[in-house]
Amino acid sequence: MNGSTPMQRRISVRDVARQAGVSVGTVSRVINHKPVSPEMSATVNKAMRDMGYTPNAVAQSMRTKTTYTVALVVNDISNPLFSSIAKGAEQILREENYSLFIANTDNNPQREKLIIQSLVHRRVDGLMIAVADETSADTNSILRSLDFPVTLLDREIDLSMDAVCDEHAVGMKTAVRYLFDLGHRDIALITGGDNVRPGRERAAGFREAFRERGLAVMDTWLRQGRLDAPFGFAQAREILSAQRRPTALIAGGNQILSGVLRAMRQLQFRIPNDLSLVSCDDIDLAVLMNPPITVIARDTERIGRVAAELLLRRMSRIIKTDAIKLSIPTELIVRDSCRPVSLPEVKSGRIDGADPRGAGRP
Amino acid sequence: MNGSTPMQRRISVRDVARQAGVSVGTVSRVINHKPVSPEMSATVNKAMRDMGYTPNAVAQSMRTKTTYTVALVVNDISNPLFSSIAKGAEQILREENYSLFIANTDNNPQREKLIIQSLVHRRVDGLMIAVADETSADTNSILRSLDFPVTLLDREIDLSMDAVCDEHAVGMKTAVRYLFDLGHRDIALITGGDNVRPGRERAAGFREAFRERGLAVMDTWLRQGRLDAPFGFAQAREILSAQRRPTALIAGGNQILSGVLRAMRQLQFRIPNDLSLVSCDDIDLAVLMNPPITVIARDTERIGRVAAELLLRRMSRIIKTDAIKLSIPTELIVRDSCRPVSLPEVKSGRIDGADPRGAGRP
DNA sequence: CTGTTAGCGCCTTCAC
DNA sequence: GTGAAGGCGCTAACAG
Repeated sequence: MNGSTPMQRRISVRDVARQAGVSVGTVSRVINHKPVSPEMSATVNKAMRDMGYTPNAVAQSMRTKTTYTVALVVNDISNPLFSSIAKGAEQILREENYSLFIANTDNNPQREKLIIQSLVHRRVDGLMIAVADETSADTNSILRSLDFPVTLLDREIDLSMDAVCDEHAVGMKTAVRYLFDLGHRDIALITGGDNVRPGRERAAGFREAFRERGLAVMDTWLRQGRLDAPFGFAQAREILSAQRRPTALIAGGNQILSGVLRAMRQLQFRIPNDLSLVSCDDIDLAVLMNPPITVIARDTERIGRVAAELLLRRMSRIIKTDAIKLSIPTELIVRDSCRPVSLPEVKSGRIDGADPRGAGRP
Repeated sequence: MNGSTPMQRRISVRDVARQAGVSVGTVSRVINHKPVSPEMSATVNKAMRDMGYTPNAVAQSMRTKTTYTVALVVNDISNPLFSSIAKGAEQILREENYSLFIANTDNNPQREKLIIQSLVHRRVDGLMIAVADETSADTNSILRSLDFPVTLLDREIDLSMDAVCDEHAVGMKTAVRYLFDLGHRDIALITGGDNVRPGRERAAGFREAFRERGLAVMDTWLRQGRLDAPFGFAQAREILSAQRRPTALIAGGNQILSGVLRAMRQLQFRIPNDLSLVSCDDIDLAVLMNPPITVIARDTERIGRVAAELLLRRMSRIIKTDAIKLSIPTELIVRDSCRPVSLPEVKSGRIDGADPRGAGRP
């Protein structure tokens, strides 16, 4: 019964019209809830139900030039961050009868390009995308040339584009301050490169926090590269194997956390005794780890919902405004992965409530 | 520039034909790689490129009655299991120029029904679905009435339907045997209900393993309900708060693990000293937990790939066979979450290498 | 309010 | 090989 010819001969408005003894126009009006006399409406609805009629969305799209379809394009949908976003977005979109395409770029600009082209081919009404590289001129020009609305997910490529971004810099600053207050001075951060907003902002927030206190960041402890687990692993290994080691480490991304934890296990670092740890995103892993990990959290499903709402507004042409930038706040959730630490010796007679134990790892 | 009228007047085959000085038929043939003289092909391709022409997939679908579109319908795309499946499926589908819709049912049969209806409205070419409840007559009849191929994801509702299923029973048996061999006899399992294959099969495998050894399962320790974290939490709490407690617990689902871990933390049970733990699915959480958790693993991305391939074959009408059932094997990955335990006293003089320490928790 | 009609953009016979 | 014409199912004018 499956695998038969594609889309068997189905019932059309014409069939319904004949059955109901009305014109196709009337059937169409009933379908689209346009003014129709009650009795007509009843007859037509009955006919539709009796015949098992379902309007053909393809034909509707053909006529109306609207597909009620939106795409979500991300690096990797199996990243819990993106799958949460997908969930939030789908929820909002479905309420408005939109359907959601998803596609993975694998952080490959070539694939990303192909995917976008397939979306214009399909005539989607809108796009939510976390581009792989904000500095790619190619991607940017393609994006700008699209004739449907685009919402950037935590990316900034251009003033003319809607975006929903997270306050990574603020979050990072809060986290670093928190570590400062615990007495940490030797703090490392592993995060994405400057070509992608989360990495850029986290690094910026990190630097700013140090500046605020008049401290200098150790360049060897600020590692920017990619937001994936292998990068987190490699960098954590390096940092933790060096002669001089930080007392605290911030995993600047949920995938990076996974790499960091692997490295820590391998090198037998214990949390928080040997190293205080802060991560980003309140995923299961962070919550259930032993000890539970302090994180810079954000409501990831909400990102999806907000992005979908923004896109919806834009698609409905209610807003003709210039680009809208929306912010998602972050929140530091303090758990048990950071321990207080004595302050390093200072030359000038600064006052600090240091405990007698030395900093760093024995 | 965004939010303008939907799909601006775009270039059509006619425009290209005029520009290239050929007929629309020829343009169409070029697009579809039908036999065309080389020079014609060149001229047309140039015209298309010059004009920035992209075929309209909606119109193509209208004519060909094929949308090159497939849907993945699951309970919750943010479940790492399903997002992995989505990833695998999307990868395969894209190679064949199919696009993937996703939708969440939230385990709500009502929503599930609405979603399926929206898919027939959209005229998708195929569907991959993990139905919320295999016993729902409503869902089943809807599914059977569809005129496009359906692939069930780890569900069995009917002989006539393609499916890719995991060998949960085998996996569970292996796990229980492993625990038996460690000396455990008091083993609990928390998993989904019988109305959904993973729960049913895991429970069956569990029972079978006991039967194999001529042991009786303690009914109070076989908890079947839902595959979500709250259920896992509630059941684990109950089991672990009771007077008599198991020495080992199997979390029969990745979400259940999360609930179980929460309960264990709350009750201050340590792994594996106070309780040996086995879980399902090799997610980050299990790997990185301290200690790392022994799991019944399966290649989740592969499930998606296999399901997509099966659907593709079915859609291409190459196979007219009756329903195809594909199996995904499971593998027990032994880590450090289970400890050996002395055997309980036995009446008859059975030989067992018991160690002197008593079973259970102090 | 309701019926009639002309396409939306494309593919696919059918003649040539 | 190529051009001309019909129609997929629907909506949006336009008359009535």
